[in-house]
Amino acid sequence: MSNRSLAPRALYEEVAELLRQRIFAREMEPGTWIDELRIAQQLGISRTPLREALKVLAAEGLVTMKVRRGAYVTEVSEKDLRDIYHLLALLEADAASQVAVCASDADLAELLAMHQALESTLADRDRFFSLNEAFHRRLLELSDNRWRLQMVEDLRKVMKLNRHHSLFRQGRIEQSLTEHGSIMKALMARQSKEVAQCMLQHFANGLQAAQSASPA
Amino acid sequence: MSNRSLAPRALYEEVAELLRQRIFAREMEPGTWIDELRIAQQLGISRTPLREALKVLAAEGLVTMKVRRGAYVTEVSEKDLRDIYHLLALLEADAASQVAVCASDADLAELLAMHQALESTLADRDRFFSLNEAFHRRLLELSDNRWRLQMVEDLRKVMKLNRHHSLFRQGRIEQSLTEHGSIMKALMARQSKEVAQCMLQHFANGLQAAQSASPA
DNA sequence: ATTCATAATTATTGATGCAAAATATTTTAA
DNA sequence: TTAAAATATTTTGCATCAATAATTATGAAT
Repeated sequence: MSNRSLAPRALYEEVAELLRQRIFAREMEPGTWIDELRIAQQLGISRTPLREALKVLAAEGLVTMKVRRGAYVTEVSEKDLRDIYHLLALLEADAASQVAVCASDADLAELLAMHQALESTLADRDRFFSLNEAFHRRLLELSDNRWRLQMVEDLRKVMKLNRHHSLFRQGRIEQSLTEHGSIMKALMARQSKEVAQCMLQHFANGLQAAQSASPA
Repeated sequence: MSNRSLAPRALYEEVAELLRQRIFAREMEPGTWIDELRIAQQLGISRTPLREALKVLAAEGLVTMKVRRGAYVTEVSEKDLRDIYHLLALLEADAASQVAVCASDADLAELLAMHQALESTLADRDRFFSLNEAFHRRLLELSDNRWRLQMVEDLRKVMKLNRHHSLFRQGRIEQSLTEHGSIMKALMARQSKEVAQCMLQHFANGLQAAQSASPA
């Protein structure tokens, strides 16, 4: 189909990634049933790798399997969103405090560079989200716990299901940048308690922004 | 095969559960390759549901998929074990502190009953582990965050891969009971900070016990 | 007219078959 | 005797096929 040379992934992995994109782009809305036959024909593949891809997405939480009724795009309630933000805050705050203690100066310099790149993307919304994700991801990688990395990545995927995830109210991006600044400052000062506190606050504010975007 | 009436699970779910049991019982040791054809023939099923079951187990972390090389039982290093204990401590301490605040008196009474049942199983090792797991699980359920529950369950499964998980040194069960006592006491007193601290200590001690069982 | 039952259609779930890829084995040459 | 190449075997990965379960539609009876 496309690139088999660079990353020799199995077809079901490719399909899983494609479905993720479609779900995040809201081409497949939460709650809707996933028509295996339709998608398989659309992609020109058989249903076997598609079904395996759906199992993977189900494990990530992006789709929900119902016995003898197929797969549905997971619906994320307001409570789910709060619960997920709570866990992300807990896990990333912990990761950050570990990084504050263990990371090398070069690692911190890299994070600082990413933070500074982030500061120069106020205009481009999509680029901001992408760089922001990269920053958080790098921090997680530096904290050196593959299980936590996996969990956070899965939670972030589910978080993206929320309609108001990227529809932040005016000024949220600026506020978010300020919070990142505090995180970086505490990191450079190697203050693990402080950086954990900043990260918790960062997520608390993020949740509020995501919730204030939704009227109900 | 067996019970389809009570819980109408799909075949791949049944197979996944069966493989979990085999892995925990160390009938399939970490690092070993999983022969699809062999297992499928052994169970009298085709490879399709087996492969789907393996995808599920891979998502849980129990098996590791290698491209074009099939599935292997995940190997858990000492560092993995530390990392997993760290996360379990973090997540369960957080859950416990929430329960201390939000749970009803009836819920706490139920936990107390489970704790007391635990105290009367000093002799029966297997029963202790089973009741212990039930206690932790109930606490998680009461903390009312399905994403955290899922994560903890997955982590606990991987933890069980460790050889020395149930081979605790002499006196660990008694010590564990004492720690549960502290947790219960703090819970009944609704002291969320205190209960989180007790839980962290409980896991720190648990890790030490698991590690002291392994020489290297 | 409404409800229940039966039939038909549709979709999921499981089995089988085939092709490509990787590993192991054997043979040949240096 | 050892190493390299070619062949054979094993195994994964994908496609197709069959069967089972569920839903919907249609018809009959009250």
